[in-house]
Amino acid sequence: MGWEDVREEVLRRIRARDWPPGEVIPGEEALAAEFGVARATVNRALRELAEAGLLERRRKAGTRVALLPVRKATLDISIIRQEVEARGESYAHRVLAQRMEGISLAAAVRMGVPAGASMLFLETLHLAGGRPFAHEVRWLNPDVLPGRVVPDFGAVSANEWLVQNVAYATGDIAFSAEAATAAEAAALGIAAGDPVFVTERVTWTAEAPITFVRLLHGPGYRLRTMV
Amino acid sequence: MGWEDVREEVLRRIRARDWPPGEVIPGEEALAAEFGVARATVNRALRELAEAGLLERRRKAGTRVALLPVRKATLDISIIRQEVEARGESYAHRVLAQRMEGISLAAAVRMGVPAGASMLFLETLHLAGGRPFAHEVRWLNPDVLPGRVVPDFGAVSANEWLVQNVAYATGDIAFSAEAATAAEAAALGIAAGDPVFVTERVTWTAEAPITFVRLLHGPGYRLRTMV
DNA sequence: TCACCCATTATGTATAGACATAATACGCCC
DNA sequence: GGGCGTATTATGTCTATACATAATGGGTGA
Repeated sequence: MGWEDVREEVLRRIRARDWPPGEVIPGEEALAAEFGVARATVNRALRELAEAGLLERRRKAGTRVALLPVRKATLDISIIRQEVEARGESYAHRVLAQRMEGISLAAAVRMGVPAGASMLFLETLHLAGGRPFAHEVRWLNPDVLPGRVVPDFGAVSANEWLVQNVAYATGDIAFSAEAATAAEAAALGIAAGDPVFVTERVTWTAEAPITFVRLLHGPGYRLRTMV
Repeated sequence: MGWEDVREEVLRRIRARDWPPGEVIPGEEALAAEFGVARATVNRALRELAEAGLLERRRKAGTRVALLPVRKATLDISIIRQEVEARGESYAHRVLAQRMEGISLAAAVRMGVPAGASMLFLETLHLAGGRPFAHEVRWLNPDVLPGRVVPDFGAVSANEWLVQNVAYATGDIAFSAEAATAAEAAALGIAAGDPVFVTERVTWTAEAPITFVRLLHGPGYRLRTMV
C-alpha cells in the first residue's frame, strides 16, 4: 500500500461522507496503524489532499474535512507556439511594430515603473493555421536584454526568447472579457466591439520588472482547466 | 538547512543561470552531500520544483532545468459568497427561476447526458453590495438530491448547498469571453452585446453527473492568479 | 472571572537505510 | 553497422525513529 492508495482511500471516505465536512478525521498515527503503513506515508497522502483544499490541517488541532473547500484549479501557462501546435495547427507570428517608446500609464501601473519610462514596445500577431489566433501587445524592460541589444523577434517570439534567455521569473496573471477596439478587431479579423478574451501578465525578477503583456484572443477561444 | 532552503538555493541557481535551461543538474546524492542534508530532503525540494514546471526529472536520466517551462498557475475556485465577502461587499442572491425542464442541447453535451433529460433548471442572480455581480444558469441532476427533495435555494445558494450536502466531486472549468444576450444583459444591468466573462463548470461523481453551471460576470470583472 | 502560562499533542520535518522502478547506455551478437 | 538484451543508475518510495513546532486547553494565580 503506497501513499497514493492511502490518498485514494481517504478521498473515497470524504466523498462517501464517512467523514462529513467539518469533521476531525483520525490522526496520522491511527491511520498509519489502520492501513499498515508508516506515518510518513499517511502524512504524504494527507498533505496532498490538504494542498488540494479538501482537508484542513493544524498542528495539535488535527486534520478535518474542509467545510467550504476552496478548489484549486491549475492552469498550464504555455508558450503560444506550443498551445497552437498542441491543437495540431501550424504556428507563425508577425511582428507588427517594434520601437522604443514611453510606456503607457496603464502598463506602467501594472509593471510598477514610472509612467513614460522608455521601454521596448512590441506588437505581435500570432497565427494558427494561417489565421489570426492572438494579438499581443508587450512592453519590455530593455535593461534585461544582454548588452541592451534587441534580438530578432521576427525569428523567435518575444515570449519564447524571454523564457530561454532571461532569468526565470515570478509574475501574475489576470483574465477578463473586453470589447475589441477598432485596431484590435482589424488585427484579429473580427468586428469592432466583438468580445475578446484578455490575458494580462506581468513578470519580474527580484531586482526589476521584465515585461508586461496584453494578449487578446478572439471569439471562440476557451481557456480550459482541470479541477 | 531544511527542504525549503534547498529549494530556494536550487531556484536561485536556476534563475542565476548557474544551471542554464536544458542542463542536467547534479544528482540528489551529490546535492545532499553538498548541502549536508539527507537525500530525502533534496528529493522533496526538487520534486516541488518539478511540480512547478521548472525542472524535468526522469529516472536514470537525472534532473534537468526545463527548456520551455510550462508555468502552472493556480486559481482558487471559491464560492461566490466568499468571493464577494472577500472584497468587503455584502452578498445576496435572488433565484430568478426554478423548475424541472428538459436540458438544453449545449448543457447536455457538456454534462454527458441525453439531450432533453429532465433536470432541475435554476437561474440565479448574485449581488455584491446590492448591485448585480454574476448571473448563473444551472442544470442540476435531481438524482443527487437526497430523496429528490428540492432544497430552498433562496436561503442558501445552490453552489453552497451542493458543496455542503453532496459528495465532493471532480469536474472541469472553462473560461471564455462572449457577448451578452438581451436577457443576460437585462439581468446584469448592462447593454446587450456587452462583453461578459463566462465561466462554465461541470461536476460529476464516479457514478453520475451532478451539475452544469454557466456563470456570467459583467464588464470590469477580472480573474486573478499568481504564478 | 479573567488573563496568562505551560504541558500536551498532532502535525511538520529530518535522517539513514533499504528496496522498487524506469530507462539509458553499453556491450554483445548477427 | 545495426538491432537487441541487460547491467547500471538516478529517481521514486517506504520505513522507523527522532526532534521541532504550533496551538490547544487546562490549570494557576491575580
